[in-house]
Amino acid sequence: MNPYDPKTIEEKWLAKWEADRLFQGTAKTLSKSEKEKFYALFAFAYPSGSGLHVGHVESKTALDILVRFLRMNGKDAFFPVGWDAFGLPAENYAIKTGIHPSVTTKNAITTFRRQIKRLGISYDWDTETATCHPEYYKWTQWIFVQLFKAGLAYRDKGWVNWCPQDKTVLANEQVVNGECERCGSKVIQKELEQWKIRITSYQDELLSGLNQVDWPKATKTQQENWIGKSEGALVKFQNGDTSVNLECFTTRLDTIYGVTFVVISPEKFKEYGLIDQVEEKHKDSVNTYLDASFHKTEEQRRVGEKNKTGVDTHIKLVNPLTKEEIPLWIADYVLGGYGTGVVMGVPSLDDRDGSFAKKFELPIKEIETLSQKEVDNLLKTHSEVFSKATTYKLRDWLISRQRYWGAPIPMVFCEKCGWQAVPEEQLPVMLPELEDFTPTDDGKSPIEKAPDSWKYTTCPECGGKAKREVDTMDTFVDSSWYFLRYASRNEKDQIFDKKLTEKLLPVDLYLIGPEHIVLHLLYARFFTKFLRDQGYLSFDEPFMKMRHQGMILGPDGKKMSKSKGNVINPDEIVEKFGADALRVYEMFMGPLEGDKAWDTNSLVGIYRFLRRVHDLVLSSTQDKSTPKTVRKKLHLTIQKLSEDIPKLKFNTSIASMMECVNLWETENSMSHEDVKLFVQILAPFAPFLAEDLWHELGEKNSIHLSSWPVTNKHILIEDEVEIVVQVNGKLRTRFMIAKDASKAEIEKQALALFDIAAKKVIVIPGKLVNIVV
RNA sequence: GCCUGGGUGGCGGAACUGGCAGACGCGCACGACUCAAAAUCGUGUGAGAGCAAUCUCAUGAGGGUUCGAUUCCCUCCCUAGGCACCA
Repeated sequence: MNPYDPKTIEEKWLAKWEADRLFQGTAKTLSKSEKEKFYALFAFAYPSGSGLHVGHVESKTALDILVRFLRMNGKDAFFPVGWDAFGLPAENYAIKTGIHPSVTTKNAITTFRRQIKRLGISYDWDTETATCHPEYYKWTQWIFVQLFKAGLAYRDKGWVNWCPQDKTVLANEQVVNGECERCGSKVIQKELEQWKIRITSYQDELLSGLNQVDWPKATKTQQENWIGKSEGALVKFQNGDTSVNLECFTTRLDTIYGVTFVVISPEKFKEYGLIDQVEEKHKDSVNTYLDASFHKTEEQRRVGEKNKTGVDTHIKLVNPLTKEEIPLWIADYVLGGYGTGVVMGVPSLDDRDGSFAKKFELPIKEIETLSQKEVDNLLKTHSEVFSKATTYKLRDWLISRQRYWGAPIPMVFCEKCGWQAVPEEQLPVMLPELEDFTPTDDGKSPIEKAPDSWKYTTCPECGGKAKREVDTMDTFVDSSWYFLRYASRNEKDQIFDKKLTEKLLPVDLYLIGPEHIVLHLLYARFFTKFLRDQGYLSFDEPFMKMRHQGMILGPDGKKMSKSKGNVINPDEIVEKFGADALRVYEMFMGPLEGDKAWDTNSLVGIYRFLRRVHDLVLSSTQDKSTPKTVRKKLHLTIQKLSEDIPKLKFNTSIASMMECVNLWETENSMSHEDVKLFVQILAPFAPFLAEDLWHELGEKNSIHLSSWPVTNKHILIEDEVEIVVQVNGKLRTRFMIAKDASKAEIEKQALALFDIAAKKVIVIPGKLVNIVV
């Protein structure tokens, strides 16, 4: 008997599967198949230069196990793969070394592809896509053009987050604690005109659609909070001669009697041109304050949370209900972008208003809040000043990036006709070749340095000279629709093969890390709904079911990082213990969704388990038979796996296989046919070893094309069951009794074991008796 | 501060719908093999008491519901992640 040698076994089968094109080209067969489909999607990966991480192994393996199991159960699995290949790291590397991002990206993808194949992940490589390929970004651009035509992509001038280090604009969500998400520099504010996508036009559906999907509760809650729907009322405040007319948004109309001042955000004050209403003698102080707040960084605004600033405009407004005169202040604790940017100050009931009033010695009025009934009445009787209103925290999506390594925004600017979309037949707008990738110092994209032959073109409207947009798109745009393209990867003249899309989508299971859940999911859902409304899709939600994998931490329990020196390299593990051991170990570490620390000792335990299986199978002989206990255990294990795998409970699946092997080893006997059944249930977890043993057992076709074993329920039926006996809820003893014994019989037998007077006896047939004394 | 998870042996973790807490693995201890070590195999392993059968305690803390609670309810503590002046 050969000793277990994973390297030899795995490399042998890897080559064979590759040659046989096992599970490749599935889109074609799926289009004709009558079988039930299952679209398993793994989160788009960024092909980083450092190669595959053991964390990737976990989530890819988890999906692979499920997919292999489903295939064995007669389903058609669609299991595609692709790369989120545009992005900053490759570009920053290019700035440093001068090596073109396309070169480093291509190399990184080659490494990833080799590593993933080596793990035995059964992706359909025919679907492989990369966002940096013109065949892909042609359609990213095409979607942008559709958005533009539908009025959902627009230019907007406004304050944006600016990273002085990366020299680029950051979306709100890329600013973490006032610092750039990537480089950690302090973010400052800068005014630029850029492209935005009107994601807010779908805000209600983005909220209500969450009811249709099976997602973790926490994820749904985060989406909901991000959209931030809030229902309340608008209140009109005017000054004496009605030259100033402001609306406040409030969710607490019941506090209207407590209003002692009104506060407006600096942005809105400027926007409304209210400086004209300020008396000459106060103009200086107001302008000084406005100036200061426009130059505040995010960081400074944050510090202001505790120490509020503001300035009195000396404009007097009137409470529309009480007719009391109240002052209008400007303060940057009021956000310009939320609600109306104007807030009524109720210092007695709102902490923020309270601290503001205290600081500036504004009056504080103690009041009783109104009842819901009184509020409803106010809305009716004073409809000229009060009206119901709903606001959202969600903002439109700023997608312009002053960067090279991204999809060019397919727009041109003509002096005469303004912004025009590049005609669809001219797509893609190819990325120009550059040698210098640094952004210009005034914040323009490096593409500004492209030759004039690229930069200038003709206006599609008037035929005159037009300049191309030099900004590229946020990479979130690329990744918002990749899952829609996989099945149609080879379509040249249309974004989707409509029939195939109908057949394969939506995604049945999306496995994605918890870090990108808010934005990526929001954007992907928005794109889906938009393309549906354009007539390209017929479903509302792209991801019917979603689960998250946890993080694999270093042996020290901390996040793996090069600087901490706690990184485990999957290549080394595969070399030493084999891909099967790595796969099974990572699945055994604990529940998929939790964070888990790496422990090489435990991995060795798994290696031992696989070797025991290997040795047991190879030492089994045709003449052996399966003892009753072993046969029962085997079928219990088949049953357990059949239930656990669809629930992604792989740790308990593996534990039950180990129990089965333990018993099998003790009895040291199993029939040839039963050995095959065991090898089959191991196949999704350890595909290489199982394939090898399957052939050793005389089979000719791949085990991965075989049918999942059926639990023999007959074997599991017991004649007798064990009854647990408790006294006052504490375990005392147990006994066996016929399976169909009546309640009375069970009670009688239980009471016979004790010489006590029972007050009450609880009998759960087939399970237990609890005697209360 | 708010939202959402989580807290079970030395460690990772099991426990269906309220019904035997600690499956499985690691580690550890002892034993076998070995000149020896490694590897491998076997036995044991929550804490405490007892020669023993067995008993007591134990699922972050405290309380409640129940014949019975790791599981349900209330209060609190710790921890991870997210949001954070959102009116």
